[in-house]
Amino acid sequence: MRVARMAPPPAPPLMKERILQTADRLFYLQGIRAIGVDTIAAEIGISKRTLYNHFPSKDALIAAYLERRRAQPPPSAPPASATTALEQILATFETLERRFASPDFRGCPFVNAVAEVGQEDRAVKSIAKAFKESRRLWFRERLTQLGVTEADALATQLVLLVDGAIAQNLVRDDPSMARAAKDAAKVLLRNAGVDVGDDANPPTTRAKRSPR
Amino acid sequence: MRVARMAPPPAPPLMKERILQTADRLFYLQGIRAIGVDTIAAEIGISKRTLYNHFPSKDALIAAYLERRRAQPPPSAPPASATTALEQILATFETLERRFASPDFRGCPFVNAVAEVGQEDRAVKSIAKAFKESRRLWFRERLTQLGVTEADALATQLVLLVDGAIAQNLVRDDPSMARAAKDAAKVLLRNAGVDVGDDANPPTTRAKRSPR
DNA sequence: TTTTGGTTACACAGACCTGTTTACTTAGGC
DNA sequence: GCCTAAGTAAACAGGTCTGTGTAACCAAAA
Repeated sequence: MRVARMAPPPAPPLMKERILQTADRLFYLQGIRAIGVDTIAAEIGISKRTLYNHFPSKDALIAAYLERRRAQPPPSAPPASATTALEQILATFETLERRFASPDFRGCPFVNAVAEVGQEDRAVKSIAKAFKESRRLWFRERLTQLGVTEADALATQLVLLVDGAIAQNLVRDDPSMARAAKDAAKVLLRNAGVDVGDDANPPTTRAKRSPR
Repeated sequence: MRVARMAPPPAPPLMKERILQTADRLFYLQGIRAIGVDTIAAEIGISKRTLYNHFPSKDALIAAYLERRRAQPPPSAPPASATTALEQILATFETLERRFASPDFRGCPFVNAVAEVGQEDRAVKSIAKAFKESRRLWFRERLTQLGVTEADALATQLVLLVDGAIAQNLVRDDPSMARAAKDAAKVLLRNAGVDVGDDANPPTTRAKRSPR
């Protein structure tokens, strides 16, 4: 655990990041209200006083935790794969399924945070809102690239599917929810004129054989 | 507020229900962890001891709160209207939009409860799971009535849209999320062969004009 | 060497939490 | 008139929480 020693930035910037990393893990996995600042400090091996030297209050730490998550790029951008806009969109749902399968998945940290403290902590709701909108715009950009005229409306529907899958998986522990969302997304995309490939696996097949 | 006085059931059943009603309101609006048993007792005007005579612990009260909500019928069954299966399905999304507009809407109580205490309270997760599955089956029944062959898969997709709209509305305070979900549901229904009426308002119009 | 800045250890305040205990009251049933 | 059941008030136990105050420490910079 040897750390490089220079002049001004020896430990200070590292310490703040270490606190945030630990807070991130504990807040996300166990809940914001379930974790006290003592627990975070003890986990790192620092005194509570040091933690309060870096963050003026627990609320500030919570906001920093969410802000740090918000600033991270969407997880659906693997290095070289998923090149086309359509592939990127569909890769989102595949990434989702992979994350659902992890025992560390605990739902959307922003939705959870709003559910936990969103009524009394305005900053939390504000950051969560910004995050959700950024994801919606991420979809919209790619839909526009695909030539979808109503990209805005469709982007909204896609984020509904994503958040629905996350919520359902949170209570049901069923990663297949991601596949259901992906299948629904394909139908919506096809309906918008996007060629999503072979119709070999339509999520819901015809029934009742309407006119046609 | 005169109550009939017999032998065994004079006030006891009323008291329990009063406690549950108050707990429901406070738990849902402010959060399970945010409300203490003192607050609930004080709100009703009873002593904390009386509350503990009816529920052995706060966890038991939480479970009873969720169980009571679970036992309530789906809100999408108005008296005489919404007769056909399709109308009932679509009415679900309209009811959703109406509830989004209320200042008392705070998301799905079951998802919130799991997010708040689902890691440490197994009963909560179990009840939430049962609730989600019952709603899915509610959709599936009606889809089967409509002759949809893959009713199971489509029912899952519809609950994804419902939960997605709830989650998005929770953080964005945008009731139009319910309309977006309804529009997406219509596309999925039409894709499954259900006649959802005029194509006058397709949620997402063609674009890019693929092969055809 | 002296200063300085971040850190530690530790106690503490003040609040809130769940759950229990004790002693008192009230009111109906026998 | 007595018994029982239920409720009340209020204190309390034992714990956790956020946030602060204080004195000592340690290592690097001057």
